[in-house]
Amino acid sequence: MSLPIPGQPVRGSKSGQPIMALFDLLGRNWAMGIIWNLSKGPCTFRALQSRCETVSPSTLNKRLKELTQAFIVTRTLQGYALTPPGQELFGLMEPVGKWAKGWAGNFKQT
Amino acid sequence: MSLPIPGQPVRGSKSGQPIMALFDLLGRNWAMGIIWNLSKGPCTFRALQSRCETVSPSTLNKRLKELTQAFIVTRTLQGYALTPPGQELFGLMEPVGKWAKGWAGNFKQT
DNA sequence: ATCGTTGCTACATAAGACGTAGCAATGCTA
DNA sequence: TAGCATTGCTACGTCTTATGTAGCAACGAT
Repeated sequence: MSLPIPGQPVRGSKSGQPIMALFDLLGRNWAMGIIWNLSKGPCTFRALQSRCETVSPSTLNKRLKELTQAFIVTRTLQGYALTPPGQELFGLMEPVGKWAKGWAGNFKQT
Repeated sequence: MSLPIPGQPVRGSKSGQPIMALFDLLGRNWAMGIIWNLSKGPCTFRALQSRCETVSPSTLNKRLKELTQAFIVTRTLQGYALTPPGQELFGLMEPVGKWAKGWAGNFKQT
């Protein structure tokens, strides 16, 4: 599937509600992990690949192209980086990271 | 792939950092859309299916089982519903919905 | 000129999602 | 109590997507 565009049919919404288009985009394998890792600072393709531990270059490349087209990632002299809106989005995801730590407690075994 | 458990290796983190386990879970097809739609109120399987427009029953069932095991969704007399932590998580996703509306502006043509 | 690094692409295999069909269980309704 | 509708799935074939490994062209430093 190609880039989900708000206002056009996407997975989850025939009318392309923005939130659904975003979920389509961010719901793809590795999309959120890439944003999370890029928030640590701009870096090269290979460096990003190793930050993401297990991502394959083909998937990484695909996601980077999508996120770039979606104005969330850009390329700078330092390599790939979040755009200002991308950083804003990351800011919204940070509280989710905190929530996740509490959530993890549910899985603790005895 | 099975349920991602924080503290165990998941897609994106060999050490199973909570945020990565969560991204693994929420990054699966329809996971976030299901949470979003359930936040409108508890509902039956079929009703949820039609709220989600295009989801197939097999995928829906799979995601519901995962989200249930992850303490995010539960079954009540009214049907499937968010657990309290699930509602909390949705609360964190709401601002993302607002951001998405602004983000959608980037795609407007002419 | 060779060596290492970077940013990919190619390709085969494996995993996952989709769509349609349909079935067992439950609850009406007549 | 026989029919009918609704609900919550499961099965299955097909198609799409991700993974993993290999490797190549471009560039810079030695």
